[in-house]
Amino acid sequence: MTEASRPLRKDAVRNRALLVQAARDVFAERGLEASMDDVAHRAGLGVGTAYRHFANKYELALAILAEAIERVYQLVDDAVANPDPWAGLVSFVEGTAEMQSADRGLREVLMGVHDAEQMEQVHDRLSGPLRELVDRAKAAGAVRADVESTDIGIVVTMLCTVADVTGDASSDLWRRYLPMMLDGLRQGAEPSVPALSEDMLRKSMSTHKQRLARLSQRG
Amino acid sequence: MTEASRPLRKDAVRNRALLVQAARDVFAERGLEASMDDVAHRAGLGVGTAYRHFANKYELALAILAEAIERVYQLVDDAVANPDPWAGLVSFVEGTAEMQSADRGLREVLMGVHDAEQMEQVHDRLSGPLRELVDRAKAAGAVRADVESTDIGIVVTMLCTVADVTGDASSDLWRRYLPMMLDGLRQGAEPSVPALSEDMLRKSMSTHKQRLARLSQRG
Amino acid sequence: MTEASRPLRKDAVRNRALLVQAARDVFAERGLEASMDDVAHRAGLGVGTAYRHFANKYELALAILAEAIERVYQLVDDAVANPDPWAGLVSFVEGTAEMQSADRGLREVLMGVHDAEQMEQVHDRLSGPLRELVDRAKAAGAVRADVESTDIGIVVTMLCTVADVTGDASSDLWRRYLPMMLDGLRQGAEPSVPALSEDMLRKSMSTHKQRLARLSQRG
Amino acid sequence: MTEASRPLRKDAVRNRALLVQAARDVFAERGLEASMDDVAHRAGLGVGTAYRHFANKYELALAILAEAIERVYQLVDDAVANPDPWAGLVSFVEGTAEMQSADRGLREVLMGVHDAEQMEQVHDRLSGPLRELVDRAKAAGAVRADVESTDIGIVVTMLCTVADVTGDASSDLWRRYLPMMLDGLRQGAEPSVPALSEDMLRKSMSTHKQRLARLSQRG
DNA sequence: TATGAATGAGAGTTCATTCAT
DNA sequence: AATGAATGAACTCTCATTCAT
Repeated sequence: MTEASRPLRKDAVRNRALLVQAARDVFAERGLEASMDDVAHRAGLGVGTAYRHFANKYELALAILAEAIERVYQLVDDAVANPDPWAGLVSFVEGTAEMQSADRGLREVLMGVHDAEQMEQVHDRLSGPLRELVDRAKAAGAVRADVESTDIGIVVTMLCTVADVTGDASSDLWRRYLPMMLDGLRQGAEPSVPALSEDMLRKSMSTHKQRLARLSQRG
Repeated sequence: MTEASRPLRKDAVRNRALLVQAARDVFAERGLEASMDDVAHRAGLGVGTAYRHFANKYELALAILAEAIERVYQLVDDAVANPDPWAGLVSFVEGTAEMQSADRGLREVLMGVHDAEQMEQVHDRLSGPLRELVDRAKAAGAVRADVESTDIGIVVTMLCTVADVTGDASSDLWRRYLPMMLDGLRQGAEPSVPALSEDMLRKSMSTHKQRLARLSQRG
Repeated sequence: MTEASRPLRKDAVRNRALLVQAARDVFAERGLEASMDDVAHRAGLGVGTAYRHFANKYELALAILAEAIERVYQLVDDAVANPDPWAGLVSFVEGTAEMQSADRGLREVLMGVHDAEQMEQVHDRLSGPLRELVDRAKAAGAVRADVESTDIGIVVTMLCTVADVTGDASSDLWRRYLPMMLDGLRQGAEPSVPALSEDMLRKSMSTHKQRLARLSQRG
Repeated sequence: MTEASRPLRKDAVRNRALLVQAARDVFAERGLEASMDDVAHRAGLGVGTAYRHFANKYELALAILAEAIERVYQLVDDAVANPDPWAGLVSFVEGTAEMQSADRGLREVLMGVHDAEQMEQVHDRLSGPLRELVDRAKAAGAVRADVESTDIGIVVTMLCTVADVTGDASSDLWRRYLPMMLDGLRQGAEPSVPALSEDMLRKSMSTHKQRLARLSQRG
């Protein structure tokens, strides 16, 4: 009560962590269609407890997302801090792809169901560093002139898809395509289609609002 | 009665086609979570009729898959028939990516839910032509020596993912990455990870059997 | 399909009636807090069937209300048709009180949970006849000059309350207070508080929109 | 420890009072469906504390009832003390109606959920004074000969119902009907139905035992 | 003793699938 | 054979009540 926003009791903290971990596991295995009951029981808790910590299933997904996002922020900051822009770019792509490749739930959260507001926050937080990174890489001649900062996220997504195809077998296969993608950014043939504008990226986010709404209502 | 396995009556054939078409439309719009009722009514029929033709929702999805597969077979045959192996390869990648980019339901069917048996059939049908195509392209110096036939399908999948990210906005964005991928196959830096072996591909299929079972029960 | 708005199948019609009857019984016994499951099973049907016929619990309540309203319309028309306005008024009050006294669910629907729109319809349909009835009764000297048409509904409600107090015992006790109320309209002491204006009545309806919304969402 | 049944510690007394007050407020606003959490937090306490003082939600409702009953006892005693029995009767009716009109929760407790035992106590406590009051009023010619003491409570209830109909709008409308009811007791047309016997009143109480049980379990 | 986290039964609602018409 | 009504399991979410801190 003295602390701002009430420091949860010790066991409550533990249970919240258990829930997030359980959600990560269950969602990773079966995707977001897994039920709250499943998540709660995997955590060894009752459903009610899950709902005490997260207003609904979507909020739980967001909590996972939030953790992932923190890691992504860290990666982009590290990348920008790298004096070699190309090395920075590579480390960002590789790092984020690595994160998602192992976690189907995270991929679903990141790709399918976006909290438009939070997504814009993420976008705003990432777009600056990414643009800087790409611009510096262009200036250094490490990246083609027509590459845009929005390409980076899409390249990562494409890499992560590989994990969806192969399931748990060959969970590292995406690395096979990493050099291919990086090379594409560096010196590949000129693309005939323009990159996704940031404006369009924003628009596409709102496309997902419907799915979001649906998820928030019912399963 | 005179016929061995009595061909479906004319209107039954028509209804089956109506259902598949409706399913394609509805699934393309809203994904596989659309209900059987919706599909049936889009076809102007009752649910019962849908179940007369397809044992369950999954079977209906497979029927769509079957049509798509037919088109893929056509594409691979055309590609093989092309005297220029590289041109053939390009046309195959482009053609299959085009097919899926516009159809969310098809992507979901292809990626998320595999009928292991049918999948193996498809694999067996495609692997020969694809291997021939890739080998000839290698021989012609159009493709790097370490490219495998299994890479082709994965490249297509990666391209299709772009459509998932952008939703309806920029439905053609995947084309931006087409040259990048093609270039990766042709001359990109050497990949440090070996391609997915056909054996592994087979194994990864069975990974999806669980999802399959779940879909067949509920949702 | 030829008929406008599809004539329900014979058994569907029967089940709908069973549901309405069951709802009337269950709501009469335990009020609107009874569950849909209870209603459905009382009707010998599954919950799903209840939801096929009524979008939600509130719609089911409205169906009961609709029947009751029809009877009320009949009563008011009969009352207006009576050449003796006082006799008409008495028959209306007595008739409507009789209807509700036996049915707790109906009382709850009528009093607690109003579909604002339908309620206004009812109001609009009743206010004319009631005003005419009251005016003619005043002209005939059968009713005090300060009685308003809105008083009638309230008098009925007050009578019905008696049933709430006594429960199933003495279900006719309300009749004891009927002459008292009628006499109050006819010659009682002058009231010091003005009647509810129709405007206010309308406003008070909207007060119930919240309860309505709540019922429609969750129990 | 020296005391026989150790009086509650001072803050325990204070908390109990806070809870009752909060319950009165919350129930008055939203009715008995308000949650224990809401009540506890309105009181600035945790739910657990609420359950330390009251075994369940119903007991809390009874505590409110108890307070109200105290006020009713006061009113009836004042009424009896009034040398003018009619004036006493009027003050009792008006006073009790006033109490309930403003408090939806109290109405619900009084009407919907009766603790049969406590109710009988109340009945036993009130019936004597009321009977005396009515008898003296009859003797003074202020009340019709066929009025019974049980009529008084019912008249009050009928008046309170008006508040249910109008919601927060016109919270004083019941006063419009007060003279009408009083006049009915004094000189209205002879009722054709006999009053509720005290015996029957007792019986009707038990009708509510079921509802009571339900509340004590859930909702 | 006070707190509020945990629990789990139960309510409303949906939808794949079955079956009577 | 076609229809759409019926079914019931599953899902999300709430809240009275219990219990560990």
